[in-house]
Amino acid sequence: MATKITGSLIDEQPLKKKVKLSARKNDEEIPLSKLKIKLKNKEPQVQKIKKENLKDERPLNKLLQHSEKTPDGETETKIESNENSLNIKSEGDSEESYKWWEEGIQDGVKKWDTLQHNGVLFPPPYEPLPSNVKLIYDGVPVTLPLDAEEVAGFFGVMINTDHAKNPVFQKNFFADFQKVLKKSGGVVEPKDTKITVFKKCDFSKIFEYYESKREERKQMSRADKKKIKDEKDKLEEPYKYCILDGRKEQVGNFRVEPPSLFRGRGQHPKTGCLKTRVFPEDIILNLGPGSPVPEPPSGHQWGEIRRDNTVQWLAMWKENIFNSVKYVRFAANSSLKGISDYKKFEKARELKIHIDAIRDDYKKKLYSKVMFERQIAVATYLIDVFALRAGGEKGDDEADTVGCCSLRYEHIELFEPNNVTFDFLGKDSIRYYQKVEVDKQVFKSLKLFKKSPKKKGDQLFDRLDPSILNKHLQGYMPGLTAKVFRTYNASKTMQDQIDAMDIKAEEPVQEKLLKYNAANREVAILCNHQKSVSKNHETSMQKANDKIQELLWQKIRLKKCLLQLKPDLKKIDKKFFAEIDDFKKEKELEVIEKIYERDIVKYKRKFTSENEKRKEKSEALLPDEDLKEWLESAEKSRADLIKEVETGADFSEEFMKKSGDEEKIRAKIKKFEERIQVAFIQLKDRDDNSQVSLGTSKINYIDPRLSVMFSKKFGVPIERLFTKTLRDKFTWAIESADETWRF
DNA sequence: GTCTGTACTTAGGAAGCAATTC
DNA sequence: GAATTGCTTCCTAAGTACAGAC
Repeated sequence: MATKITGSLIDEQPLKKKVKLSARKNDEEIPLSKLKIKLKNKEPQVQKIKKENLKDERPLNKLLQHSEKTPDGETETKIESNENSLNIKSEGDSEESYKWWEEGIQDGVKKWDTLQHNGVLFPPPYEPLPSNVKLIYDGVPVTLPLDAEEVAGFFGVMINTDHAKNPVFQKNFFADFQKVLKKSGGVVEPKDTKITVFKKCDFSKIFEYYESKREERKQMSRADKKKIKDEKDKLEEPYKYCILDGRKEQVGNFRVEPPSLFRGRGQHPKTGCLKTRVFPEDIILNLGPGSPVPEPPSGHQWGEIRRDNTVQWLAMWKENIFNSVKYVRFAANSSLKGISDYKKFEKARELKIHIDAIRDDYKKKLYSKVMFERQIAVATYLIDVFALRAGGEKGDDEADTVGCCSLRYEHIELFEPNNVTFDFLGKDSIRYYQKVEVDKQVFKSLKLFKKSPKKKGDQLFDRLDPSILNKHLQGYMPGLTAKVFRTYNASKTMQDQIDAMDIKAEEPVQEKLLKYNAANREVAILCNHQKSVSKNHETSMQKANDKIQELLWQKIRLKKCLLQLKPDLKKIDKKFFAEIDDFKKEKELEVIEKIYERDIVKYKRKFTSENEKRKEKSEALLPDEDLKEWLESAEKSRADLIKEVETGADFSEEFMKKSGDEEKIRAKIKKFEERIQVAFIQLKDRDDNSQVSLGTSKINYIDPRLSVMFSKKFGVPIERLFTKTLRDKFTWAIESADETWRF
């Protein structure tokens, strides 16, 4: 094993050498939370029975199990069966009352003892197009075999999207379409038509057909929509729940993914490929020992029945594009998911104890003469400070995205003395672009990692991959991996933000929320959670701004009105009336103009829609004079307001009467002030959030107990921080943290 | 040590829905 | 009551992590 010297560094060989870890065993006590949660180390009782007989001897409808409150208050679960499926009823809401966080957590390989469920819900079969709707090829309508027609439909329905305009998407779609067409016997009519050129395909009729169907659905009456929804709910009901260790728990994605065209993100080489239909024969069901096997759809068989209680999935199948596995799992509010989540955050809290030592160690190793150690140190630094992901190697059939270990020469630019620009596509092809200042020794090292003969396309960390890095990290702390740093730093950031908050009890909840969101935003920015700016963001901002101006103007008007009533007030309270002069005449005219424009649009729209209604009912239409009258009234009101401004507020008797006495006017002014404040807050929040996605960090990275603590400490209802789904997912946190809880 | 397969978490966009505005 | 808008949920893609085979 030759050791080269590069610069002043000992250069062992890239990625091939043994890794000597600075083994630092967990010599510290780990104080888990003050919760009643204990980690029980249970002996694994793994029972795996694979490839069992697909037919179950016991018919489903023979199985009857009942759930009743036992004398000591325990709930037993009731399983009844109707003709088709297990009827999972849980009397006494056992799924809600099971508080695993008060019970002590099992920490073995075994995930459960018993598991019963009804399998998966398949997508409906393909519904053929009406005979008059066809793909047009080279100007001629063609009849396709149903399998090919379905694939043409997948493309046809989306011709107005960016995907369908993407040449890679088109190429992949067309190749798969041709395969299906060939396999299903080729064009039916005109018989000898060969579909060979994508550009000659005209999908517009198919598109129009699906658009009309969509419109039809939209136009459906409320009652019809409800009927359809109820039918759908009824169909899904048996699959929504399972029985896990005797308790009713929700299943997450019980629907088998329907066939479609693969929509890869970013520049994905496989985008547009056909994702084929999944059949029962493709599906492996995972059930508890002795649990009855759900009936497969008639004429079909399940691919396999497995009884593996070391895993958390209920069903799986392999998809055709990457041959990767898709799983049906428990829902986010299930006990198993909750326990995983809890463990994740506790692991991140454990890092708190080790972080100082880890930082000391990697700072020291930044000076190591051994290239491998130096790379480990820099990578750990980047993961810790900039919350980069681990960055696993990717294949040619995937989008070219990177994380820390897979960063390449071209992804960083160095500027003396110690500035670095990161520019690369991360997960989901989201751009990571940051100009940052780094530790001087990190800068030196990065320069070294880029040193010739390294060139564009070469790995920056040529001695590392996530597995090597994680092995090293586990020397610091058991179970420490790159992703733990993201959770740790995200939650730590949130804790620090909350600590630094200056919130007064009497502040409006809306303002407290704004501060919470601002803290959440810090975390999201750290994790680079982005979203695309919605198309109408700018107009919506403009609108909100106009609204605020109008409210301000109305407030000013009331103040003027107050002065007209009691002119002496101006001398008594100069400050109160000062803003009258701040709101300039031009601004007032602008507001008046906006109101006028809005009224015009409103009246015109009202006139059109009213007449459309009348037309439908065959009633006499409104005469044009009506519209004219309305428009004139808008013009008159504009003229009056302009006059009011020009003459320096001489309010009509009618207006003065309507405004009421001093007390009333003051009350109205106060109301306007409140409305303006709220509108301002909301506008700012919305604008700040336009490109940052807060949800991802709230769902995955910020310890939910921090939000619960915030809620209790500052008196903000938890409903304002967590949606219903999130409250279900984080019940364990809501019920276990108080206002003193700390990450 | 490397490759592959499996199992799990994390992610943004689309679709659905409810609140708000007109 | 309809249209619009913004928030929530759903969907499934895209990551991380690690065990086991070679």
